[in-house]
Amino acid sequence: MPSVTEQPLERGAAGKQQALDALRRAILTGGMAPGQRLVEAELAEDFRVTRASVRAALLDLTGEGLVERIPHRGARVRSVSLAEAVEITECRMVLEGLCAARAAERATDEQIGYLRDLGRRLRASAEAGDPLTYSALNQELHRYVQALSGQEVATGLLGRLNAQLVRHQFRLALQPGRPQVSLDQHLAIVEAIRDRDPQRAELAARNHLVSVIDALRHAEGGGH
Amino acid sequence: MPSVTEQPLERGAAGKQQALDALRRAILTGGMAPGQRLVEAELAEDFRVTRASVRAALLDLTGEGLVERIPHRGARVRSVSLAEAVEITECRMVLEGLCAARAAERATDEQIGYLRDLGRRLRASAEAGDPLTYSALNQELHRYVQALSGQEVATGLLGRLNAQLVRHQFRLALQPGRPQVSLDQHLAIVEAIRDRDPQRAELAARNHLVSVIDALRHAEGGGH
DNA sequence: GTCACCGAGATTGTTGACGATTTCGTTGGG
DNA sequence: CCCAACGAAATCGTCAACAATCTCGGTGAC
Repeated sequence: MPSVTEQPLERGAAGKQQALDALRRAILTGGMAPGQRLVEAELAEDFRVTRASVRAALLDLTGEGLVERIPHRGARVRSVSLAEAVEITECRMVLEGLCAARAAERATDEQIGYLRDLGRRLRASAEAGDPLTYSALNQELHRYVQALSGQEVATGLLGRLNAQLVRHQFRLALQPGRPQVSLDQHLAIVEAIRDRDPQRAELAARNHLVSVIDALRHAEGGGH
Repeated sequence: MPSVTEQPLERGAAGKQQALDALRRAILTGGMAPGQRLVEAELAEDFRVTRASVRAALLDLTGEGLVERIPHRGARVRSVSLAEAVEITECRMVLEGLCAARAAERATDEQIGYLRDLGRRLRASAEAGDPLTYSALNQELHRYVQALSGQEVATGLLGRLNAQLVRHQFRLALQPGRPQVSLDQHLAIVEAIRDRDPQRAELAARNHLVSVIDALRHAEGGGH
């Protein structure tokens, strides 16, 4: 028997937004594994939206690089290989280097104050052995540096690139001892910006991401 | 009276592809000015395709950053401000730097041979005062370095970024004396890769793009 | 004279149905 | 027993009509 609490399907633009949010969240939080097929009709029923809404959402997500579509064969969650993750991180390396350098040139005293505060909290969470807080602060630091840089184009590119790395970054955050390794690198970025030294800031950011690439390779290339 | 040579409208997938190609070419070659409105019904009639095909093409081009769409108000050719053009070129600077460095590490002797040949032809066209050929070779050089780098992610990003700069690059190519200025910079990139010196290659690429940023600013910020 | 309001026309957005393509199990021949 | 050809089911892609929304000119009140 059909349930009496049938959700009426959300239609139109609202439906598309709902489908987009739900899908993006599902992919980013790992609720949908890479490679998983995304059948329009199924998703439409799950989310209580029309197939057109799902379709539009899939189109958008394809543009963001989260979903892969093959004509007449459907969409699937894009899976990024280790090699591609490395390439993406290499791009991040130079783009975040650019942002760090510009941030060092533009940051106000107040902004630097907040940055240093972030650094202190980062150290605290590392010493407390709290990888969850560390990971959150880590992300906030990266985003804050980007905001300070005023480089909207670079920030946009970095947002897209990072979204494609969720699965790999997840694995990385779990790696024991990782906070201890990256803490100094993060603090070096903060200090270089505090000293308003663009060159050193760029180098510090790049060094950090070189280390991330190393960790990526060891986490998946070597181990299991 | 209606013409007897009515084109039947191209339907289906072929129609979308046709609309996409026509639109992209029109935007990239300047046939459609930045800010120009793109009315779906009009384009559909012009290209002899269905409105759905045009619509799908506009969606794609929006993803590529060539077209700007406002809900219920239509699409227009995206116009990039000088400030944004500078930011884009700053991103190009670091990404092409990355590609140049990697190219220096990976290029085979044969590939370096072709690269040096490109350099020679570049010099010839500069000395001959042939800005059209120079511009074409210039683009080929940049693309070839990207190909040599093996960095597909960076190459993809650069493709998108470059597409958004067409209008500005067009103005730049017209600037008299520009080939003479950039020739040495291009040759420096070639030589660094020839010597398999990644650091110098990266620096040379970045120097070149710093000069492009300068030229951008002077061509549009100063002039008039 | 100016401003808020209204409505016709223009344009985009959505829909349900239909068409096209691929996939995969089945069947018949070798 | 294996393989190619076939066909049905699943799924995506497209269409033309319809609905929603915006723009812009005119109209009337103040």
